[in-house]
Amino acid sequence: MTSIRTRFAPSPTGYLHIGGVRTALFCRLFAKKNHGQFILRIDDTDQQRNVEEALQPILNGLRWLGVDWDEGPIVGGPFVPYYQSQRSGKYQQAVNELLRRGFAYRDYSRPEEIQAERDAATAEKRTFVYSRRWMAETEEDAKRFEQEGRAYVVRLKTPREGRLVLNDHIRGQVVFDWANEQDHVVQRADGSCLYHLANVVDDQELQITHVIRAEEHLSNTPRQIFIIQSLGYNMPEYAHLPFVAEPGSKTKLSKRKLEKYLKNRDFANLLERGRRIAERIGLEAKTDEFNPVITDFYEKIGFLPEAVVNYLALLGWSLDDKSEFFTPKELTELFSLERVTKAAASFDPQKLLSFQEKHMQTKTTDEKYALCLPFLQKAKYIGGTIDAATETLVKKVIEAAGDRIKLAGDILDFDEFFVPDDQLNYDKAAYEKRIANDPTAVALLDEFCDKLAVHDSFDAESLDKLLRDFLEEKQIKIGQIIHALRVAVAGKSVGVGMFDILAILGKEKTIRRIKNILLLY
RNA sequence: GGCCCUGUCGUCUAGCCCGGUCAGGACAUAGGCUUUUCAUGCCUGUAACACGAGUUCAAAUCUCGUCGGGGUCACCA
Repeated sequence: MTSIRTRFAPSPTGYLHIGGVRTALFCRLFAKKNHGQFILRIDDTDQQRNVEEALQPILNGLRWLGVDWDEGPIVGGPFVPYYQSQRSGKYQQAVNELLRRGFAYRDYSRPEEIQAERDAATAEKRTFVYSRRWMAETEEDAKRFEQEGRAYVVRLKTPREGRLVLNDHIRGQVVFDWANEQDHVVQRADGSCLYHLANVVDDQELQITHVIRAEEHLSNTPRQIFIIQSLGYNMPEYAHLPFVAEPGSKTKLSKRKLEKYLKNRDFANLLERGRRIAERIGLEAKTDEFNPVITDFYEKIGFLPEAVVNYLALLGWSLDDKSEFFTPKELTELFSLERVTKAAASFDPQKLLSFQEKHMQTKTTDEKYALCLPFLQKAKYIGGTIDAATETLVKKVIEAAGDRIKLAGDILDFDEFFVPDDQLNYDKAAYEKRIANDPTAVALLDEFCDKLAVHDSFDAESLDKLLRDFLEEKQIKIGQIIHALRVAVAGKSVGVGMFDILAILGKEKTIRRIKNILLLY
């Protein structure tokens, strides 16, 4: 039995669409589940420039998500080159063969003549079928047309009767009438070949057994099958995936409709969250490249690739009625085309975030440290070289923050541990409420500060006890002082546990920050 | 418009093939508990078979029709 081979064939567009990456993921999952190969082929054209540059974000995104390819750019393989632009010789051979076998013909019509026929059909409300008036079946025909100053394109000689029955792995049986198919052009007048032909030829050459692609290609399938059959190629299996739709709609997700998606609250929140992180690490977040429709976005702000993969896998596939959390390894063991759904699935930023949280919770402190460190460095909260003390500090913050760090970039929310005391930023509202308008609290803070000054073991537990004793002595409730204390040492009213803050800051910084507040007051 | 695909809570989905469940789970949402804040965690609630016929003792499930949503109709990929 021959090995299962699937492929993902992106155009070098300069970005990796989140829907595209889901298709690539399913291709790879299916191949790996069946111990086959996943191939990456680049569908560029001769005219495209800067292919390498435009390819970079795509390769990078796939690699980041662990959608690694067995053959293709960089890694090579037995069927090099994996670039369509470098394979044109094969296409010319295929066109010649099609012509020779009589499954294609040279067409000498002019574009406006075809258009006129098309318009006429539309006016009469009937399906357009080319009259083949300028079809050259003999050399004499060709000569005559050429004398009229015409040039030819090569068209498929599509059957005008009968039907095609396609057994799609996801759609089931789909029937097309050949009469509805056009005589599609496969080669232009300048000799370059069109996508559908190139696609089929490459799939044959690369021995692709399963064509797994998005639903939008379903109606293109008959013409491709016609080429396959005409050339006597091996027929691949087909699986047309539902596409990833806009949040709250069934329309295909598109990079260009960012403005529209921003009206969706969850989508806007996700982007906003990303922008906050991007700004702090000095990343240009204004361009349309910084966009949740593009895979890069998630990498830049500290998503976990396995969380994105988990979410994407569940967007159109399910194992059963309750399992949702999967590692990439589990997915390759459990994936099957049979359980792919048929209807388009809307992209839901909140559910993605929820997967991110769940996956982040499985990470150890050391793992989170490795994830968060680059963000702290880019934001210049810590230097490029890390000494032991800094590493300890960051790890303590990560442990104290716990589940509050959902994205690696969220570490930047805990800037109070990394800035010098005199640069601590005080949240205005919190300062007003807890310090400026609460003299009682400030007075208590002053008193408690004296206790801290003579307290030597600065661990969370003993600090907790110290405060409790203070409360008892003063006969007050914890709320009467703790909010002021939090704002004094952290500058904000939200964050990690109070005693963790004090312990991490240490005696010296804690007291200095309280004194700063008392001075300000 | 033609052709093709598709329709279960707001969202992702299980169930459909092989009729019988209070139509299940997750995210979101509402309320509660835990609590020094925020977050986590735990408990509870609200919420769906697009519509109409038919078959049947019984329909989300089978049949027909209607309506809705989407894709595609290039000398783009």
